[in-house]
Amino acid sequence: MKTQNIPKATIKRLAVYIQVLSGLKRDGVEVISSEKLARACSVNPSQIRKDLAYFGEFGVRGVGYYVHELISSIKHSLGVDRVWGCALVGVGNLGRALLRHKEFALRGFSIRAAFDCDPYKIGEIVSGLEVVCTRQLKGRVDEFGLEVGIITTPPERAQRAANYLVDGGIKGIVNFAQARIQVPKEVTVEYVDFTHHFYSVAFNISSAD
Amino acid sequence: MKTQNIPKATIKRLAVYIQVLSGLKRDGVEVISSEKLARACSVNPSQIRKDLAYFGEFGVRGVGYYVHELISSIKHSLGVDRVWGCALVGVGNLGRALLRHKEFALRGFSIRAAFDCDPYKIGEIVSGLEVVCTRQLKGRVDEFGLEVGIITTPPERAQRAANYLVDGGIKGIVNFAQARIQVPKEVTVEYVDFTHHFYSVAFNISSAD
DNA sequence: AAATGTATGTGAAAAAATGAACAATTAATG
DNA sequence: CATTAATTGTTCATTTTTTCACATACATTT
Repeated sequence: MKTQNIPKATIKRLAVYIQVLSGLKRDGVEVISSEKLARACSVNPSQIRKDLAYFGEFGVRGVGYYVHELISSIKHSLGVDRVWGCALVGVGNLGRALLRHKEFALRGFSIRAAFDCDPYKIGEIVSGLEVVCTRQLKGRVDEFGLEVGIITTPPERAQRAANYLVDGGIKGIVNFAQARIQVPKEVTVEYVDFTHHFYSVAFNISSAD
Repeated sequence: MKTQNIPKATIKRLAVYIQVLSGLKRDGVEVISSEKLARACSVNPSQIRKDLAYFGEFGVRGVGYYVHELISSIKHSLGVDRVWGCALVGVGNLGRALLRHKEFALRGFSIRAAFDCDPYKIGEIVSGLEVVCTRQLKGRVDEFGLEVGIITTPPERAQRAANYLVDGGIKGIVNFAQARIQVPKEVTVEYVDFTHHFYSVAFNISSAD
């Protein structure tokens, strides 16, 4: 095990491993080798072993990895073996969809508060959660245990949403808005952009001879 | 300009450039240097110039890049300067959200058909589109000009959805389902997984000292 | 308990991506 | 029309990431 700075690509792959391992577990598979797991994930077997080596030794030589145990180990390594409280800012179409999306809670990301600056939306109940004025955000961070911010505003309001989150002491933001945001360097921002995937597919189709 | 195989990371960044450049254009900026654009995108200026160099020479030395022109050039390079017809398979919560999401059409990805295998959903109208039995997919590919598949099924049905798309002659798939799929190598698959971004944020917060 | 087969963990090599540096080119200025 | 200032396109060095190869370790069999 090494305490280097871990590549972002590794984190991304670990998420894939969890996904595939969870599927294997559903199918009753108890042990798997890096080679078979690699095939299912479309990566190189060494890659998997190396990725895991950043965090510890989880396998048994000559045997492989115990599926259930490995899932737990990876989740623990990533810090997702607990529930994270999330604050959503921007109750538009996308925001509503995320509030209703059950998958997040299942994976340990519990949306506990929804904020919007539109007076017509404030007070509305979406998926059992009351929409609150964004100005109230700071005051609810501790009360609701909000740790991660989710921005689902239109692009022009993304920066303001980010400011509210940062001001509230939030240290991690997942930004679904179509805009870059500026935050202090101690705050982590992840940009979610579906269109990039579409562009990638379009490019690949286009450039196939 | 070089005709090498272009890194996936470059494609991803090009999408970011388009996003930021579009914002600049909205704000009336006509010319921008790689340095300023780089700052807005949180990347290195050389990186931008290098990424663009894969596709041509779009700048003017001593001046910079003409914003509007650069957007067009990048879009053309990616093959997204036209409309792509899309088929969505799986009309659940996420599928419905995507069908209602106007952003896709704005960016050139027009969802022209929605498929599901659930008899209760077939015939339903979602966002002006009738839900059709997935078996009908192949027959509608040509008629509707379907080129890109979007999978929004539960994980256990993702592979079947992929099979229908591949069988229909679709060459590019954007997979929102929580499962890996197997397709012939001439078919491009992009996996969309929000949770990866959440994991990344959780990991960063956790490992911050 | 020795031998055998298997699959991990890791160090070294190869490949790829990034960043710095600079020559080339343009516009503006005197 | 030469000079200056600015900024691109591109080469080269550096860093990072990926892949290979093998010693190490475990389980099973004889």
